[in-house]
Amino acid sequence: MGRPPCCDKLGVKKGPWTPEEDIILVSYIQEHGPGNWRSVPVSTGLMRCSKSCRLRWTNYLRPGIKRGNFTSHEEGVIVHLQSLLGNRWAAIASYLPRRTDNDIKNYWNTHLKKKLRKQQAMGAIFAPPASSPGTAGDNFDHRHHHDMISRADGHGAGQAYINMEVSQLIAGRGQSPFAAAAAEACSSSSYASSVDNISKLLGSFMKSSPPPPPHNSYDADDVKPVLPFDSMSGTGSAELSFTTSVQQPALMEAGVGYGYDDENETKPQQHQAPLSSIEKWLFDEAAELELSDECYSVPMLF
DNA sequence: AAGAGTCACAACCGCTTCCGC
DNA sequence: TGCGGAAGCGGTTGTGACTCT
Repeated sequence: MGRPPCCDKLGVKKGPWTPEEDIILVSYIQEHGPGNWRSVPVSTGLMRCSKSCRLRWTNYLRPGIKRGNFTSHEEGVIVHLQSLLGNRWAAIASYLPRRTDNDIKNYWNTHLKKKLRKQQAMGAIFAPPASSPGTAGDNFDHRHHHDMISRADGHGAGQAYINMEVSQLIAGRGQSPFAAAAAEACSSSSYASSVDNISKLLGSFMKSSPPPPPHNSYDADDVKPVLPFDSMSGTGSAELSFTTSVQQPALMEAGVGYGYDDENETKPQQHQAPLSSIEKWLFDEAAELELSDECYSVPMLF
């Protein structure tokens, strides 16, 4: 289709955001919600393009973002999902609700790629299961692979393949990536980092705002609460977590039962399959984390 | 102490997808 | 059904911080 870039107008500011700009953006979003990005620069007077505003919000200012210090379990989830889904960072981020796709992408490019190469050279500790085609590297056309799976009907070979992969991923001890992410979400210190970002900016303004109802968390249209994780495992720990509407579990789009479905949220689907060594390792890690982390309700800023 | 090299991550660019008309 | 605008997404770049020599 092709269209001119939205940011090539004169007078559109680029580069790092200033605290003042952040305050303006956060204030606007608190009042109007994060939809309709095009109106943001117009309404706020920010000399930024709508896209830049959206990115700043989703990658940095949005509440609930966990920054830095990826745990070994998060690494494991990323590695595994990358081997399944390829570089579909938004999809991968849907399994780590507190991480942004940009963050995961950066972490992959700067840390995990190297780490994997090293590990593979040392004896393939991180090597994907035998059933997983390709490696976690860049040589395999993961998107094509995933698309093929997505388009397969519910009884096709692709479906069978990905069911197996995902069931392996979620099967161990009733754990799931969501549960693991929830355990991560229970770390109050990790949450504080992004709360700090905003609360620093808004100071007493934020403190004076009463907490809104859950569905209004930070985007009434764009956000829905993630189910309590016990809907899948019966052992949920997080009271509430949030993800954007685009952050549907990626494998569900492939027709994969991820323990529940949208229409009938509380129907657990059991996909039991033997764990490969890597999954076992992943969930051993997760279990330790979940048991040790203290859970809390996600503070709601908006 | 200073310059070069490397790393980490925020932000940008441009293509794709979605959706309303 | 096709078009065009808006949002989403992934790849890439820019730059400040850090480390090494």
